[in-house]
Amino acid sequence: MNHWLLKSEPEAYSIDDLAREGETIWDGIRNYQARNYLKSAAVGDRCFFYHSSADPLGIAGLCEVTETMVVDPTQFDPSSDYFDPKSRDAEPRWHTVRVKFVEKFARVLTLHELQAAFTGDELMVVRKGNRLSVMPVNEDAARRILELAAR
DNA sequence: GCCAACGTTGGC
DNA sequence: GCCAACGTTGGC
Repeated sequence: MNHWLLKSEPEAYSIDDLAREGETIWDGIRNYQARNYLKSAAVGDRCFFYHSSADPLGIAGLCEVTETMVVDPTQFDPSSDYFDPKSRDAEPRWHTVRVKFVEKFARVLTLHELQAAFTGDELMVVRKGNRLSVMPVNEDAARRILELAAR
C-alpha cells in the first residue's frame, strides 16, 4: 500500500464534503505529472487530504482509493471548468481515482508543523515552489504524519 | 526543437 | 495583492 497527498481548496471541496458524501471522484486534475501519479495509484492506497489556499492550511484528514483509472467525466462536459475540447471519448486524456472517506483529523496538521518536521526531500509538499496537486508520500513520512496527527 | 510570452498555483 | 516557480502555447 502506498500513500499520496491530494490537494483541494476547501472552498471548492473539503474534507467535510467528503465526510458527508462518503466517496467522490477526484476530478479536475489537469496536470500531466499529477495525473501520472494518480494513474499509478492502487485500490487500498491511502491519501492525505490537504487543504490548500485555506485557513488553517494543511492536512485535514485521510481517504482511501476505491477505484483506479476512472475517466474524469468533467473533461467531456462543456459547462465544466475542466472541459477539455481536445479529449475524445475513445481516447480520454484524463484519468483519476475514486476515493472514500476514512477519517477527519481531530485538528488540521498545519503546513507550518509539516515544515518543522520534514525536509523537502522527505516530504514533497514542504518543498519551496511546489505546485503539484497530487504527490507521493513515502512510507516513513506517512507513518510520521499519522503520529503527528494523533498527538 | 527552441524559447518568449503568457497563464496558473498557492504560500505569504 | 504579490510573486516564485513552474507548465503551456504558439511563432519561428
